[in-house]
Amino acid sequence: MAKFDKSMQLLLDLVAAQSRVQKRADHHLFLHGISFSEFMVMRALDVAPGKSLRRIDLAEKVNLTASGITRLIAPMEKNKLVSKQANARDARVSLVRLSNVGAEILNDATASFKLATQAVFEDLTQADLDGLAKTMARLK
Amino acid sequence: MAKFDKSMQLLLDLVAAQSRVQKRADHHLFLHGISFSEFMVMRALDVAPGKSLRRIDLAEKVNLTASGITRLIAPMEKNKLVSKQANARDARVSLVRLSNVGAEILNDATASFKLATQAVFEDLTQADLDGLAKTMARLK
DNA sequence: GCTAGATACTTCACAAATCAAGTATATTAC
DNA sequence: GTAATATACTTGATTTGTGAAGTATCTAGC
Repeated sequence: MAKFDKSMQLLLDLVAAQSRVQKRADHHLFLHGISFSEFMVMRALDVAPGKSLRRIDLAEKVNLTASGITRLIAPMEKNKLVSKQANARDARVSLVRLSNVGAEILNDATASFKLATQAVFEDLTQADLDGLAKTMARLK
Repeated sequence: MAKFDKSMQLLLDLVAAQSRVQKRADHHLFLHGISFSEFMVMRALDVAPGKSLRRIDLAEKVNLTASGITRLIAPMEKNKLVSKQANARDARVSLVRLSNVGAEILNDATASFKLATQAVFEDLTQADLDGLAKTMARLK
């Protein structure tokens, strides 16, 4: 029988932990009417130069495909959280830009997200967090 | 503006890491014709007493809902990876049991899963892994 | 024993994301 | 300049999962 070693179990535990964590964050963000994915998009835009990104770059930053972004952005645009902007140099790209309304909602949602984070990491010390951050960065 | 502190970024990184990791595992398991969820189900059954579990317990172990399990199990049953068994004491429950065929496929898939695990944790020391395991267990 | 929940499961309608294929534009090689 | 290829994005079909509602069965309280 193929042996199931510690690191294999760890990988399963990692997936399970993420599932719990994301559910908790989702629950907090729900109060602001946005999903976790939308939050990630808004955050990515907020820190981008000009608060805007090409759809394809956005896709990569939030771990979605281009088509996933198209579908996710459409309602956000309708709700004025983001706006679509053409690119003068390249007519293929349509930039996504975080609107002022979007920035405001992101700001509110960030406060709730912080609460979720605190709950998730409640039992961890600062050293644990630093260690976890380092380890995460080295996962392939 | 609501500040985005280190631990908030860490939570996003955790989600991103899991996304990458699961994609890698999925890719390895695809060779055996099973998904990550199916792998988790088979693994849960394999370590369960009698290689069988109630659907509802299975749901909890693999982080799905009862209805998710119903849908996931149906094709697995058709492909003879698992079998349905009645419970003599309680006519409501239908136990899911790992078949011999299923156990064999799980065994093969486990070898591939091991490769995925090694790739993911390639840059980590044993101490890193132990630390990560401990930390994961304390996430809420 | 009967009634009132509680529990185990399934089914339906829907949401979120994927992939494959299509469109439009840009770039490269000649 | 034109043809071939590559890139950015959208759309249609499908997959995977959820939650709410429905069915069947079990368990408690009386």
